[in-house]
Amino acid sequence: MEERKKISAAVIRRLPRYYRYLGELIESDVQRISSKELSAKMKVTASQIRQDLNNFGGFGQQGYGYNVKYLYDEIGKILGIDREHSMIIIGAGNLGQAIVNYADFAKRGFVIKGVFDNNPALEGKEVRGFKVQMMDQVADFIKENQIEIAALTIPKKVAREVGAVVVDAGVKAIWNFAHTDLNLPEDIIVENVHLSESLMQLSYTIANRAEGK
Amino acid sequence: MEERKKISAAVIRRLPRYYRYLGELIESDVQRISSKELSAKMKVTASQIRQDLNNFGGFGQQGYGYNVKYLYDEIGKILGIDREHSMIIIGAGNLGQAIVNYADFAKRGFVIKGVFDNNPALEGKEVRGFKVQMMDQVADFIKENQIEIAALTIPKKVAREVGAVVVDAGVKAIWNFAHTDLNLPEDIIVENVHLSESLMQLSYTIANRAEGK
DNA sequence: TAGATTGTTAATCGATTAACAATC
DNA sequence: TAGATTGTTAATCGATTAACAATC
Repeated sequence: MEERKKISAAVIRRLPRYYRYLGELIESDVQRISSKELSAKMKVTASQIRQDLNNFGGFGQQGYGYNVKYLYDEIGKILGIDREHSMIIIGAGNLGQAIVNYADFAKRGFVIKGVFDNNPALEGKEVRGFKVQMMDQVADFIKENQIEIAALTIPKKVAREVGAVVVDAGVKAIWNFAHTDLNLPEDIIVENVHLSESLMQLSYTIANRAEGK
Repeated sequence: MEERKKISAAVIRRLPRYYRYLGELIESDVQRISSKELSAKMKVTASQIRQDLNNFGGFGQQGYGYNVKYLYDEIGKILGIDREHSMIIIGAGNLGQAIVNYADFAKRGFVIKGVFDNNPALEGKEVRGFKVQMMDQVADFIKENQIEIAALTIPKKVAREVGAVVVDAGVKAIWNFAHTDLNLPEDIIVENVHLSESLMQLSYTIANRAEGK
């Protein structure tokens, strides 16, 4: 807990991608890699890779490069996926179910503990072994199970209210899929996935790519 | 087609958010807004708002501010959502179904024309009125219906292959939900939604927020 | 007109790239 | 040892913020 230097959002956004590429190298039995080789694969500069990594420490060795498995594990630690994070899903529609069913999250330490919805017709319905619970139980559930993360896969009109409820009950972080900003206290971590905005960015590029290139 | 000045990705990422806030203002019957007021709502600087907008033209009026409806429409045009974009969904799992069922995309001009999967068990299954079609029909379908965008909600191991097929058949853009990079020709537009990376960024912040703040 | 607020230039800040000494 | 490649400093580039003249 020495270094208090602020890591930029741009660096943090790139870390999971490094992690993914290193994971693929491990699967291909590659033991070591230089920043130059990795930069060619990932289409970023070698300089950026080295700068990014050296925000967190010196993981390589001059004349050798980086040990793939070691670097992979270290980035995993930096990302905090070397330990478990308890998570609930609020909103048992298709999107919520997609997340529950996506096994890879568990592999990264994100352990789903429960699934909630406010639709009585869904009560008790099973999603990958989880019985859908009603929203009036969510606060107690969060407290009893020390839930860290709530994924909100719910319509925007209820998102703020639900956000307030889960924060009150003690979640540290919200993974927000609702198409709205939540306006929660500063100490609550919010990661937004705004699909409609992603699609509009795509659309922008289509509309404006008639460039000479 | 005069101005050839390159717009940065940071600006483009912000445009849909401006658009969303302006849409909410319209719903609240707000007619005009200054960059200062908007900056307070959105928690960005007024300077940034004016700079961003002036990349595309002068939409405001000194001493008055911006006409909300006018600015909303103009940003819509910039984003290319003033016209229709034909889209297909490849992968009829929960995530694919979630997208098909999300009506707001249609409201923004993204018109879904078909849903595809390679699982014979799903053939003919209806998702919001669309019969799931098999992958051997996708190339013809793209050509006949002039599909612009293919959303890939499929596992990463088949993503590249499917990406190549739809690009060959003529799509201009891919909305990629598979956890991999696609490595397509430069002129193909790819917008990635990597949910596991989003979750890792969240996890990073949890792990590293023990800051003084 | 006076006040408000834009559009835009200038200043600052931060991120990326380049360069190279350190060192394996 | 010589060659390779890192870690890190310096240079460049770009994005954000501040300032203010133009103007509604």
